[in-house]
Amino acid sequence: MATLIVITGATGSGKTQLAIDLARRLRCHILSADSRQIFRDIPIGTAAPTPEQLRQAPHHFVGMLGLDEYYSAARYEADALELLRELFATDEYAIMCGGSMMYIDAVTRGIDQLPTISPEVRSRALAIYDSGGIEAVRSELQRLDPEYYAQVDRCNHKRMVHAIEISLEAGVPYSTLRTGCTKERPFRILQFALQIERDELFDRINRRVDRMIELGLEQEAAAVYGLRHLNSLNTVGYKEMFAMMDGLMDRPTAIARMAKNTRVYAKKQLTWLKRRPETVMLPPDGALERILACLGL
RNA sequence: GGUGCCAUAGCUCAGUUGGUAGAGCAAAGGACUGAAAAUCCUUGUGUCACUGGUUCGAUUCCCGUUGGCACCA
Repeated sequence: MATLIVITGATGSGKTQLAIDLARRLRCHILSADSRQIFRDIPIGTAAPTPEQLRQAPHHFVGMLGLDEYYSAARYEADALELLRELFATDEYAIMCGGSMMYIDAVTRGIDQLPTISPEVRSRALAIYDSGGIEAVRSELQRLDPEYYAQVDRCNHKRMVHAIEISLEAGVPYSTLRTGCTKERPFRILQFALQIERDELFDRINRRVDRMIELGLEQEAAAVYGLRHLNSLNTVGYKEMFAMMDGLMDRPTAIARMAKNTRVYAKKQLTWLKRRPETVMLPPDGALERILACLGL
């Protein structure tokens, strides 16, 4: 039976190598589920698989987009499903590996069908926030979709602006398009997460930040400095490097801030995983064997 | 050895004219359905070094002890 094996976990937990080891064992492909590694030109700061690692197993969704290209969890859902359909024509297994929990959810659970936002609507919605602030966003959302307004986090302008965009684009309230339904997939899904003790994880993250600097993160960031306004670069590591280049903080501060923000990111991933009881938690040692055992191999 | 200063949160420190304490950093918890490494919400975690004294009451004042720092020998 076609099986999608999901390997996730906090950033820095060792997912990448585990996925490669498993892919070699199963002779299958790896689908990266990482909203930042999917972009080209930022491999150091996103800890993307190295050329050497990429050679060890066929990878997808790594370094395939320009930094200025739009992408989303919904596109990932469509692209990944399309690819999986092709792969499962011949392969029994495929591995999805990454830390972008929403991308993983998009494939394992599916997300609702929503209209694509036109540039006009997007700028219209953003203008509400830019000119009237969060209060203007609140009243506009209350007018367009009182039901969603009642449940949304009204301090989160991004969520509300998004709901406004969709309501405007669709012509119906966003809440009427939200189903909350889990989609059925034509393949089995097994989900695993690497679980490392918090102290050890934070140590690894701190060390990895230092290694990124050694590998030339500053030069990598400098090379894309001109594109820093893009969402793809609204990313831990680059944000701090840009702030340093702008003279807003010194180098030691930027590096410390980067490590801190990476730790915060890892913690958010762990929080997300707590709500996913279907995910099997793996101890760092023997993770590969545990997965194989679950597969009956 | 002598004198002085210091000892309060994980760290750096503030403070309490005596009524068991608060900032920054670090940290913890949470939300999440088309930008998600995004965006947003909540939280001060403490034998106030230790012993004894004065006091209704001591983290605060006093004696001593221990540890640290500085200066003098």
